Amino acid sequence: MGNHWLVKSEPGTYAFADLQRDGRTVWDGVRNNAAALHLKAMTVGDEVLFYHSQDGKAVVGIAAVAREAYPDASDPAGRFVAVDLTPVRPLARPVTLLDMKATPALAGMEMIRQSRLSVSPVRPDEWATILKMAEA
DNA sequence: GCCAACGTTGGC
DNA sequence: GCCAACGTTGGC
Repeated sequence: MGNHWLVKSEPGTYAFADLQRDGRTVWDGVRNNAAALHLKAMTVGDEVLFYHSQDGKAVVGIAAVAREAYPDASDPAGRFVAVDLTPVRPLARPVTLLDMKATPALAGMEMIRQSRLSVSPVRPDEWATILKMAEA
């Protein structure tokens, strides 16, 4: 059983529907060291909550890691890494940031504690809580 | 549109 | 090596 993560994307830039359409995508462009460390800790098969930031502010789907960290071709300095993601399934019901903040079990979530972090770990209990909230 | 949080840069 | 200034992200 792998670890769980959460990645953020502005839906206007790359939405979960885009990932579904593409079937697979390169998750590059991360330029934050803490986020990069999380990318490096991902293993193939790890499941990832796909969160829409700004316009949406909700977890909308689940993705999976298809390729572990490798040098990010979009980083000229060669310091950062990318992973590949594939879509797993959309959530039956999006879980909004508002809902997450109102849920005591999620108060310790990394993405809530540090709202600007674009890649963050999700603990097993947090994962289970969010999936339950996503049931229709 | 504003602002808080945080990372990065550059002067000293 | 410190810290002020600045830029970016993302919630509100």
